[in-house]
Amino acid sequence: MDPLPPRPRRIAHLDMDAYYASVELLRYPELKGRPVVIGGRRKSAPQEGEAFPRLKSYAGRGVVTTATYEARAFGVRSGMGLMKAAALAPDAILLGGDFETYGRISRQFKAAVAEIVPLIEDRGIDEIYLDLTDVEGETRAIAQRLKDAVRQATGLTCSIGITPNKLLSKLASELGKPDGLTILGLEDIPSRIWPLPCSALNGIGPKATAKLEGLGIRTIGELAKAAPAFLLEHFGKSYGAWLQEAAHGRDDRPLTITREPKSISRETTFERDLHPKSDREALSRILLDLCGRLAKDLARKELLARTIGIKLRFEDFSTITRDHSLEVPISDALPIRDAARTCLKRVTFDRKLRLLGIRASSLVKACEYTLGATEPSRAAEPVAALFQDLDP
DNA sequence: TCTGGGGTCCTAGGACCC
DNA sequence: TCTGGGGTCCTAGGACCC
Repeated sequence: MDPLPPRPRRIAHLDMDAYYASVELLRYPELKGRPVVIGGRRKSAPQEGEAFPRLKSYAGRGVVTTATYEARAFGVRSGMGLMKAAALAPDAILLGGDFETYGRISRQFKAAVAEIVPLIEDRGIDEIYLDLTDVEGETRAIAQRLKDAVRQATGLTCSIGITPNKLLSKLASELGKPDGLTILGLEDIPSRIWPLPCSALNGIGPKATAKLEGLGIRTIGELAKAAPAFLLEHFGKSYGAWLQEAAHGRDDRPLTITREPKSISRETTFERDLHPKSDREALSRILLDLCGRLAKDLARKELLARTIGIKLRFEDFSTITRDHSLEVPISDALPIRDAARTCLKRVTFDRKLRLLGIRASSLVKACEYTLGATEPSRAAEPVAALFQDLDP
């Protein structure tokens, strides 16, 4: 007897609404209805009775992480420089991010969802994919239960899109924001998806958008009508074929339920650009600190790294990386620092720096690597040593 | 008014090995 | 004296996402 044909997939994308900003409104309900921007680092939480800082009083580097819908009405967007945002909405409230709290509430909403749907793909702090295919019940009713559970657990609203695949669900969740619920079938693609700009597709970023526009393609519908050979010619075999599939709403990627980390990194942008020579002590101290934090991250996750890399961003925003792979995987700050120094020697320092970063990759589980002897511990070296004796 | 920090995946060339 | 083909690892950069 033939097996039953597989049920059509029912995939949900659940996205918290203006997540960081909404968490702050839970904490400061008096800010509800006002333009609020989250950005920069939290120095200290505003105390009772104290006035909230305004965007216009901000000076320095940093970008908008999230903005309330009231702030978005002024044109403020995620990723925008804070100085630019201040020009658009000078009287908006500016709060630094409190990522510990955002992480805690994130775990709460995911736990509440997991009570209803076991198959979850984690897509970061404020969004998840869910497989509803084998969940009993009508689609809209399940979605409403999910929204109720999230609100019950956190006091926050979310938007849900439900379609036959991840690509369309991601798009659909965006259509009803905030507090939305959008259910689409393949038959809705021409009317609901094709009028949207290509950049609405997850995987088409600024570069591809500009290139498509240069070719006269602005909407997903126009992309769907483009000749396959034309897309292959301009975007290559792999991406060209994907563009074609995506425009027709075709996507058979499964959910990724568990994931092993591929890399761990730490980086920091300085308050002002630093000179590789005259500021070398500061640079050494910063890189040392990053090595220490990376070592702690590796230890906490019980991982070892076979490759250590550095990242440098210069004053003109050009960015370079240098990698160094080791015979024996490491996790301690000292060998990480040695590897970083090896990388630094391959860099020409002819401009000021605005960012330093350190990265661990080719990760192995500490428990699975017990063979080789670990490196004997050594005494720490002077702090300034890292950026010593390098090119000007 | 210049553009955070943490990630993933892809491409491409060269080394090296069989 | 013109030269294979495949596989894997390493490095560097870039696009994209949250």
